Amino acid sequence: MASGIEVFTPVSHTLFDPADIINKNGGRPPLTYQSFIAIAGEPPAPIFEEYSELPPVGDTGEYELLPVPTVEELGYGDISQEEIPPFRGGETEALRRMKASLQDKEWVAKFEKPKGDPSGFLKPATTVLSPYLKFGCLSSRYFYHCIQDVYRSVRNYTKPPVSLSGQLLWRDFFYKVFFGTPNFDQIKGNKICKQIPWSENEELFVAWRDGRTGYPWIDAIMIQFIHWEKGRDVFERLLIDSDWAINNGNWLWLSCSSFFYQYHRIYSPITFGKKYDPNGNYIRHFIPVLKDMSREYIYEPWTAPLSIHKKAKCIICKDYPKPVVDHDTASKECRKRMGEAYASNRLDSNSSKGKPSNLSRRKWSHGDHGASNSSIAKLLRTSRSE
DNA sequence: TTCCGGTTGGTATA
DNA sequence: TATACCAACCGGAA
Repeated sequence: MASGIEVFTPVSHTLFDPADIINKNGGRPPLTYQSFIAIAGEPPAPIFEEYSELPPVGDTGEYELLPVPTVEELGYGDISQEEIPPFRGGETEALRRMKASLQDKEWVAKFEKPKGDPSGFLKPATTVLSPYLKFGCLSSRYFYHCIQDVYRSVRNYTKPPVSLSGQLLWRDFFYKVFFGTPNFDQIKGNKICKQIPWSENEELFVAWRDGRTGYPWIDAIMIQFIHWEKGRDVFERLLIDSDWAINNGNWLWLSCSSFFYQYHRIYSPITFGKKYDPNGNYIRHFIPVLKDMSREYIYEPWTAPLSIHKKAKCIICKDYPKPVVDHDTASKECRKRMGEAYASNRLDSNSSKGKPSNLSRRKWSHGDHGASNSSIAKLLRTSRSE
């Protein structure tokens, strides 16, 4: 590859062809990871082609080709003023990072997603290759098959969905569901999304968006129960690896609107982080005003006596906010409303099931087979801008 | 209609 | 570190 430009086939953005998977599933997207895996089988091998110059763009059908958008058009101002993230772009850098990640075969073989430490920021518990996948610098098929090479060279290795290859399959899963689901990024008109009357408190939303909730762990990572479409928009703007299908998929998941429904399992903004990072290093790093708070109170500084605040040079309400909501009250309220919404969704589902028409909530009517025009437009827009 | 299994909870207990 | 329990969800298979 020394002389030519190395180019992967465009379809390598995902492991499988979305339309193919949906056809094999009777025109509907698979709604569980397990059913997706059962239909999908083994991903095809990547295809390598060498070009001396960039190949022409193929037939885009009725969609017109647009020039690459400028930084300003993407909604960013003067980027010279912004901090440059530690990610160099491009395929060469992507391949270098991938090879570095896969070099530690034992780490690859033992990778098990939920067990990784989510508070690891100096030494992340993942490959951090997602920005390269998102921007099309790294072929998911090539990555997948390189992982398989590692598996073949070791005795034992973890399996999907928790393994490293399983992560690539999750990524594909969300692409397939999005491709076959009109209005995937909305509550309204989205057949797989629970209709839940989310709180639209603007003050709470802004406090969360700006990291001012008063819960140090939350403010350091920004997770909260709020109208998921708004949280999704914030992440779309802030995440360097923001991927349309995965961002929406994960917000649907964590808001118990789709894919995952055990809404009684509610994260604690205090204990969840403590489990991985009892000293609060993650908080101390990203919220410097709390860096000298004692270990005992770092996750709930508002409970500390004034003497502790003074000693840490961080007075609650003055230097750092007190919690915007009482977690116990807010989570109980959330759970209650979720329960009501679920009951109401069940009612709707049952009443339409009785009718002989094709209006049943979970049946895809004939016109919905495959992706809607707007879904395809979004796919094109996504892949073009990425 | 029933049953099973589900990447990522919290708490109490051994 | 591992397990039972909490209360009970859903999609999909049988």
